[in-house]
Amino acid sequence: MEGKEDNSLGGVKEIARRANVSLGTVDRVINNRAGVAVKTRNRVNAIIEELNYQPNVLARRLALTSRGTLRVAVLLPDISEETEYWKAPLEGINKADLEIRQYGVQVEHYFFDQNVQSVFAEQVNRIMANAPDGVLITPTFEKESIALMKFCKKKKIPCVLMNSDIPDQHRLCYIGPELFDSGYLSGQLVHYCLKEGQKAMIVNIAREIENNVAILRKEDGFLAYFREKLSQDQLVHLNMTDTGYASVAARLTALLEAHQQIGIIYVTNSRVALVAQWLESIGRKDIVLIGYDYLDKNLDYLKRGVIDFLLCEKPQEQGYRGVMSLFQYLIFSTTVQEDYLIPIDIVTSANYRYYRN
Amino acid sequence: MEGKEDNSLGGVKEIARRANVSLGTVDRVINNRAGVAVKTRNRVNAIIEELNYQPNVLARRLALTSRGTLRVAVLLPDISEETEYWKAPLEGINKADLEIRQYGVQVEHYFFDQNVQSVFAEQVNRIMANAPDGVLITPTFEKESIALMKFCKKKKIPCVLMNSDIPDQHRLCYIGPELFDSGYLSGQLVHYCLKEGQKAMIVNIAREIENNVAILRKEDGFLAYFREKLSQDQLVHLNMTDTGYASVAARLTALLEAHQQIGIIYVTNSRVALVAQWLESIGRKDIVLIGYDYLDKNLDYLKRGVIDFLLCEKPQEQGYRGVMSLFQYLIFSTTVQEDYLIPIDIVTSANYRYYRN
DNA sequence: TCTTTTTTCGTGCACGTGCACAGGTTTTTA
DNA sequence: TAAAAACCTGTGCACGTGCACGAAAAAAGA
Repeated sequence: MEGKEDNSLGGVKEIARRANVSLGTVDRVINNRAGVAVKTRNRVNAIIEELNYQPNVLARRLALTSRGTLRVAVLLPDISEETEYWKAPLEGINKADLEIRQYGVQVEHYFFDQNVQSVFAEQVNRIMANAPDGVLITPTFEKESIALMKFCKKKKIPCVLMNSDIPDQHRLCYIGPELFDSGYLSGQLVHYCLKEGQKAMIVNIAREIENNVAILRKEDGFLAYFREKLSQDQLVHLNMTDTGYASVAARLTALLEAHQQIGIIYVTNSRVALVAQWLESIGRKDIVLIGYDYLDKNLDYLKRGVIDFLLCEKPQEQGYRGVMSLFQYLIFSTTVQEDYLIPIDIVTSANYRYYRN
Repeated sequence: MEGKEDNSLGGVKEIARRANVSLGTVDRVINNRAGVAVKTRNRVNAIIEELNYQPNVLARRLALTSRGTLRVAVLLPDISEETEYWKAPLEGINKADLEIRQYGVQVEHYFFDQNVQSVFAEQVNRIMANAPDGVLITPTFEKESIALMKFCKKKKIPCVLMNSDIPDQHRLCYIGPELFDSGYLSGQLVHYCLKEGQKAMIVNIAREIENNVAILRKEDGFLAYFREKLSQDQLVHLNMTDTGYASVAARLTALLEAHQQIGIIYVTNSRVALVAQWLESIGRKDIVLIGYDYLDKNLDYLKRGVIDFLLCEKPQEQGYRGVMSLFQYLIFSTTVQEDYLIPIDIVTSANYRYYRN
């Protein structure tokens, strides 16, 4: 039971005592600061090894409190009725903000309209001008995002990406889902639910489909599953850049007329509620509906059995972890930090009550 | 942008200055200690409210370091080849242990054999004799668990339950799944996958089925779904108290002979691997198989397409949160603490890579 | 050898909180 | 009215670490 020497006891003081030097010297060795003889440094390092010394993070941050606050810039889409999704990451970010504020880290918000690229560029410039200590962004527009990442690299500012990734640039980490497998999983669900002789439909609803990385990746994954396990002619495609309900309903009605065997609809984003509204209006609860995101509107349809499956990627946790990983890095100097691939969760009317967003 | 007054600045010192009292007095008010005039107390409390004061946890724990270490007793089943499941909670517990050790909290382990009630009782007695500062248990045997909970109540020791619950006793919180809905969700999955004219089968494999709260609750939920949405005669029951493979295979073979329309099998615990082994041996990958737990053995079958769905309840997180909630309570005196119902996750071959246990 | 520069090291304060102890004030008792 | 008791409040140290400042020692220059 007793076993090895307990590591937790003895801090800097014990090291100083054993090495027969002062606290200041030990401190210099630990923090790799100059001004200590090589011989002394080695001796102290040996004792640090021997004691398996782990600095007390509480005391460390407490001591640093006097040094002033660190600023973390957060860039994400603003929240409209249409893009309610982004409320969740923001909540996670705010939660983290509250937790780390007293440790001398504060979060600065920058918002942009997902439909206006110039605003995004403008906000990127503002961030660069303000030179924060850390950056968290959702890289909706690739060009400006890369510019910001290059800037961060030069200034040695840690940069975290969220929600979708730009892999080949220099960044601290990516926090978000593996979108291809998200689509692939949808294909699998469709396969399980598909009855004899039925067809499935994939629906993209977004103003800009060709530039939307998220939608494209999910579709890739979905199609990959169909190629592997099903037949292409069991699938009907539909792209809609007009996101108004009337337009959506009209297109869907026409398509259902043409393909009466459709038994399953897969919507590649949170606009699944539009389809649900339409399905309910025409009284076709029997059609299996799969979509995205744990939003109030979607949950309503889920509870009522109109939507059958919601795929969710913990947007709140994404925001929270994004900020916290910067916090970890800045405060505790945690150098090693892998990308964090968020689980792809399946939510139905039977388990939504326990889901943590 | 400036808006309201920033809450983070100013701690006890600022309160003392505004109330025109000393630090000691403020401290007494905050910690509800005696020896301060009612008038003064009210004045200080008002200022605390006004400043929205939040104590600095770093400093708080740092100050308490001198006070000595707290001991947390953990009681859970030991890990055999048959009960590999319990490795995960233990990992979570150990992870928490490492994190909180330097804050002066240490974890003491107590193990028992799930098949031997007397050992459980014995360990409960050992815990009571050692009088720890906190207790975390998996209440496999109800009678002894209640005895321990009563002891804790008398001694004011916080007691956390994990994995399954005993609701009506005095306890700090429960951390685990809502088992009824877990079974209900399985029913729903079966419904989605059931093809025309097929039957489903529910299989319980455990030495003691009638005393196993977890299995019974899941079965309740599953049957509830069938009553609501399907027909009872689409369901075949099977209970097996002999957990050896040969015996399982024999029973299953016989039953499949009798009910050839069986298209889906639901196993109510992690023994689903036994059924998978059998299915693979008879070459019936077409039968949909649903079971429990993110274990290596089960994952193998999942990847190969023998098992189709695994329901998982984050056992590692359960252990982690169990210890951490005690830590929170003991160190930060977080009085309000709800039960934590773990999400019921659906894992398939398409998303298992991203699952966090 | 003495002064100047550089290197190396020790000391003291700060961070925000908990707690023991002592000093002070009011109320009770003799 | 003085002494004793009860009550209230202020002061100082500790927790472990980071950093500034200055002192001591060593090295370089004259």
